Amino acid sequence: MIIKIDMNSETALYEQLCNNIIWGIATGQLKPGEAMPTVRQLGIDLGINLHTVNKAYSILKQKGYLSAHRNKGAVVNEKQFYPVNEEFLQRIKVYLVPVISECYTRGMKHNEISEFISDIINEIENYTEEKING
Amino acid sequence: MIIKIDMNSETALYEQLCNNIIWGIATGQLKPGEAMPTVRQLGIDLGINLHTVNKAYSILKQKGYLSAHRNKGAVVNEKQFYPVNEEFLQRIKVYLVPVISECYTRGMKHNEISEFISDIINEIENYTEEKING
DNA sequence: TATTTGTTATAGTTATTATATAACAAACAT
DNA sequence: ATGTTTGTTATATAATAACTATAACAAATA
Repeated sequence: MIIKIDMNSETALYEQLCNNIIWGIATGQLKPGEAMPTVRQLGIDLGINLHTVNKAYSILKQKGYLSAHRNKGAVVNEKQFYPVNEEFLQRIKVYLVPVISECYTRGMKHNEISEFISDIINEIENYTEEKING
Repeated sequence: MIIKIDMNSETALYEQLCNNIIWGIATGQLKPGEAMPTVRQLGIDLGINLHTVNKAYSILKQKGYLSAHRNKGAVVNEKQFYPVNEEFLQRIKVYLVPVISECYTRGMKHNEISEFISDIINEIENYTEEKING
């Protein structure tokens, strides 16, 4: 899977990395059991420090997406990772409410917002390498 | 409208403020033409610096939610604020994709994600002071 | 004229992010 | 056994962002 980092983004590098990898897992580009690049190699490939990569891996480990093995590297865990509990729903609500509020104030109707979300979910569900590469 | 700030949140204070005010506008707690507290007064009320409040107001001004008048204070603008264009959709997609990806990896199905979003939209649409206060 | 308002300017502090070296400990190959 | 590769931990440093603290300015109003 090709990971790209935007050095000019206002999103922190380690957070971009987390987001990219979770996206990769969601779309199936990264499969359970698959080995991730080493923190050193990915650091070199992206032109960033190994600690920045390590921070991302640590967070993903904590979230249950990755496991780390000495002398072996990080590996994508088996699904499912962590359950959908109240704590999780509360956490994502903090992120969703401001975005949805803004959609609403701009005049988007209920179904328009729902459709936009559905488009993103479909993008995840129907993702294939072929589709992207032509 | 009662604005609350969580000093322990990892979300920046000025960002919490923006989110709270946009939520207030979306739910109708803050109505077009309504005067906002002065940057100094809100700073005192929340126990934060006036510049932090001013930063939030500036962003909301730039987003079209507020207008500022000398010696009068900030006022909530008339709806609608800014249109839903490609730039806006692209911007919110950056925020939505990681959250939805995470929902998906945790095993939430398409309709479960949609329903959770719908719940939030309904919360906005059906908001009344009475409902919250009892 | 004095007050209130957003606004700008300047400075300082704290926290976060990212980098740079170095070293450690487990797993593995030879 | 030895050396290499891996994640991991420990420091230190630099750069940026967030927040605070004072002060002053300019427009609007009483």
